[in-house]
Amino acid sequence: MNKYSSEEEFLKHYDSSVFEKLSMTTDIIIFSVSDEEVNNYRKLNKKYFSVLLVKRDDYPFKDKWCLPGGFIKIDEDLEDAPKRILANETNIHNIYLEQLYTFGSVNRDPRMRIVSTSYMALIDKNRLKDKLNANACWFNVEYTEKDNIVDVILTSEKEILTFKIKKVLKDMTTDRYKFEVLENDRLAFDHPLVILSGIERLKNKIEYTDIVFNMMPEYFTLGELQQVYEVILNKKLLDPAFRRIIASKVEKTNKIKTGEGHRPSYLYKYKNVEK
Amino acid sequence: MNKYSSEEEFLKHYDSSVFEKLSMTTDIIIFSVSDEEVNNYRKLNKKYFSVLLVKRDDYPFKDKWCLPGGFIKIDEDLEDAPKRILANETNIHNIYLEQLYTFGSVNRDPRMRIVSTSYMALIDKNRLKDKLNANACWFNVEYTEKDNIVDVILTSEKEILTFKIKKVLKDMTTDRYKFEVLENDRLAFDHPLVILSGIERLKNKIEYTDIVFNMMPEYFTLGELQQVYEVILNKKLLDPAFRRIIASKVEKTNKIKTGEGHRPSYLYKYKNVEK
DNA sequence: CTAATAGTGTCTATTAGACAGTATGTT
DNA sequence: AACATACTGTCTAATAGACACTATTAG
Repeated sequence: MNKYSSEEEFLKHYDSSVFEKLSMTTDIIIFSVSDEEVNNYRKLNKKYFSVLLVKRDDYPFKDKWCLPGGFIKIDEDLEDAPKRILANETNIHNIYLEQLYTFGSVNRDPRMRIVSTSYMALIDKNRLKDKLNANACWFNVEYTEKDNIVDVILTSEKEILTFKIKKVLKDMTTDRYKFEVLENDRLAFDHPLVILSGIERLKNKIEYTDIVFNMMPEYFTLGELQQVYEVILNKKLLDPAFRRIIASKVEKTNKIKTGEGHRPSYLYKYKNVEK
Repeated sequence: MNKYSSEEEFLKHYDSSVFEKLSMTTDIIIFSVSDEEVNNYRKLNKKYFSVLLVKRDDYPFKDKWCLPGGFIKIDEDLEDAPKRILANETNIHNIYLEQLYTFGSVNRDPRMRIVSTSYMALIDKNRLKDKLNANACWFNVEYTEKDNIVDVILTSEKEILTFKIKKVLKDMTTDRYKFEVLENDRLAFDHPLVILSGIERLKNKIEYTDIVFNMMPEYFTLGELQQVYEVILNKKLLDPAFRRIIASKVEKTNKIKTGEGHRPSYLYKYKNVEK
């Protein structure tokens, strides 16, 4: 050992093949919010939060659905890969993106050893009207949890995908539940795990950060904002409490949303307060 | 495309070399708690939280300090690598471990493209008396933050390492501050970033989880526990408030710690309550 | 006795939960 | 007028912050 006299010397002779190399990919879970028309002129549209999936038209997992993703290039920073793919998939830039988790089981890909770093992106769907690639599709997300078993239902206009995951009780040596996929209809790879991780991250962070506003249009009513909180947190909130909490984060405008079959509502916009 | 008739057929002919492969490593930030003797028989020992560093005796970064780590093997699950290294470094098993973040800048390693997934481990130092490898050493951690610049001081019996990181203001497209290393004395790689990420994770999670208890011995006084909270959160806490909050998580025993030059204190142990 | 920490009581300020009530559009 | 939502007032419960006080040991 220490047969080199300097760092330069060492690097010049470094044999990078000592350890067998592997491939890395990135998977991006893109969340947004969607409305569903309700056939009652008085009622508000029902809000969902939704996730963008892509139909695979190649092996492996041909004809199954998966998260947008792709390989990390050898000369590309890790976080530039999801940015590239996101821009490619949606044709827009400046999308909120945060790293989620790195999945690296040996057999998670049937082709070869692939480690994948997942990212979560949040976007206002209206920003990309007609800019979506043909093989991509939004799915509404609904989930229920009982006895540590999570049922997730993904619904698009044409298809319904479901999966079921058991959150195995964590022991003292780790922070995470061990996720065990019990059922998985037509999702590729370990993407049910990624989707559930994303849902839980979003659910947690919505309470102590301002990330929701990345999914909202510039102007919105407090009722709409509350609906978004409710579908993500999966529970009803009380109006006064919600308004109290949100008050410091939004700014009332003089715009008014009318024509809804009931009392009109002021439009608000996000107020970025550096605390 | 679609030249294969089945998944099996496709996999048989799959050429895994289409994308240039890369290497992956893992870095583990191991936190613990240490006392420093105070030369006043009445006073309590001063508590620090501390991190385990390893002196490099090979290139690259020869003679600098780094986090314990190593390469991910091609046939090893991602999270098994830090477990293996941890067991190797400390000679004990069952250590709390959670994934921190995956760092993947193109030039973070001078040898070649290496992506590294960092983990945070928490341990009670007393569990590994005399079991440490010779090249490893505990450093006490102290930090100050002002105007988004964090100064970190790492102190061992023989050495003092310091680094300074600027947290560049986040924009709306990401959750993380961009960390910019302003000064770095003798730490290898991008490990100042990893250490700061670890400190911030620990600081956050100590408030809403029970992870501290992974750093505590089986029996401890509430004063000691409070000291640990204080050094990690970097601020004084009020006794009554602290005891209120912690009350549901600990169990009073009939053991008493005496001989301290002041009123003796009951020993408590962690009470794991499934809520 | 003294210094130092252990541990408790209580007042106040702030925040969260609950519910009832009023306001105002469209059909 | 009826309905559905918008928006507010207020009471109560729970929680957090602050400070003062008592208790108990070694030296």
